[in-house]
Amino acid sequence: MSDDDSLKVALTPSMEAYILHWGEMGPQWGVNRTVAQIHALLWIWSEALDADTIAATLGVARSNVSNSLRELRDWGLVKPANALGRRKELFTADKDPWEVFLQVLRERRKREIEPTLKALRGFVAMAEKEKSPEAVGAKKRMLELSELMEQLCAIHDTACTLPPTLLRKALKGGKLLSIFKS
Amino acid sequence: MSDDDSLKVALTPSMEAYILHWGEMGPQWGVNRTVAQIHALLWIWSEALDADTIAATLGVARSNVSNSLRELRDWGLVKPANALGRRKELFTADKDPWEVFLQVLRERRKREIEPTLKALRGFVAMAEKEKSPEAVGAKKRMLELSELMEQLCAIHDTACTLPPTLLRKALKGGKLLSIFKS
DNA sequence: TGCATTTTTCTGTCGCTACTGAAAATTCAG
DNA sequence: CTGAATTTTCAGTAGCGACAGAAAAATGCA
Repeated sequence: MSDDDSLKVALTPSMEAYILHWGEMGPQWGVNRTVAQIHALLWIWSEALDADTIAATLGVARSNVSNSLRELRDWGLVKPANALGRRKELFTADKDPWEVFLQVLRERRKREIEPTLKALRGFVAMAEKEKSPEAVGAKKRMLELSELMEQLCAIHDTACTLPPTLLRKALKGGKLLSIFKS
Repeated sequence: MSDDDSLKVALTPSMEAYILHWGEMGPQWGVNRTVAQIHALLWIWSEALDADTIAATLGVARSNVSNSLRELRDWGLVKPANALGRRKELFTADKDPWEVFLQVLRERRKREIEPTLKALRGFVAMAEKEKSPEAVGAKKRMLELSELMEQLCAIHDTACTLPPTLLRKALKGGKLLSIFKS
């Protein structure tokens, strides 16, 4: 708290509350508190910020910010904003909630769903040679699970390929919902 | 490994591989390794199992199983199977991948989305009184985010109310995908 | 090239959570 | 009601990940 206050950005109460809340949600979604807080800050703040400012504002170590920013870049959630004439590097986050959401989906798919699907297919192949009744049931279930995942991937593909505007309209208008009812 | 082997259930290699893999995925989805492994075991094994058997099979402490089973019941993923004449209590997991998937969605919505949405509305209300340009932009974004969450909830409502068979058919047939393209 | 500024990497510490084993509570047969 | 079987709670431990601070590397201006 006795960091260099001169660098701090002036958060309004609602911003601070938002950042704190997001920081607590982070761990439940597979990123740690600091990473989530930094993303929250960059998302809510209109202009790009440099690492020292982020560190001062959130009251965490500079090195922590450095590592967390790298992770956020790996997630594709934060990008460097080239600093015109400025020495320090600046960072921003995409402000569109839908883009953020889709980006998280994309990454989680790549990191978790795809590898699991691949592994699952391997397990099914292993199970081919197992002849006990238990093994047969297990194989069947694993196959069903991999089919579920494939279907989810197909939906995801469509959602991602589509122009964002179209997607948003489709969901907002409730068109999507009506398909189920027919 | 030198637990009471006599209680162990005979896992095939593919089952063991599946359980181990699931145990590693768990933490990324907000449950710990043991919880995930137990669910994997009960899901893949056709018959209901008692806590001691689970402990012996997975090689973890009995108390650990007890706590993990409670968590799984809280998630609605495991239910007690009344033991006819048996003294020990037995447990099973729903075998249908779609049901499991939807149940996880339901719980995560209840635990994370709903509270966040509520909080978000509070932050927007706070931001009403903040007049700086920064605050105005932030408020707008928080509002957009809450709208996104509301739309996701609406989709989820539809998917959950619907008869599971219908839902599965709709997704499998690719009907859902076509709506986007029009 | 040399120097100042900025970023990244590295090392050690702290705190938290998962987990174990033991003790307490509950359940149920006789 | 009594005691064995079973489950749950509790307290202590161990391991892991987040984080701070220092050291090293990289960047870019003179």
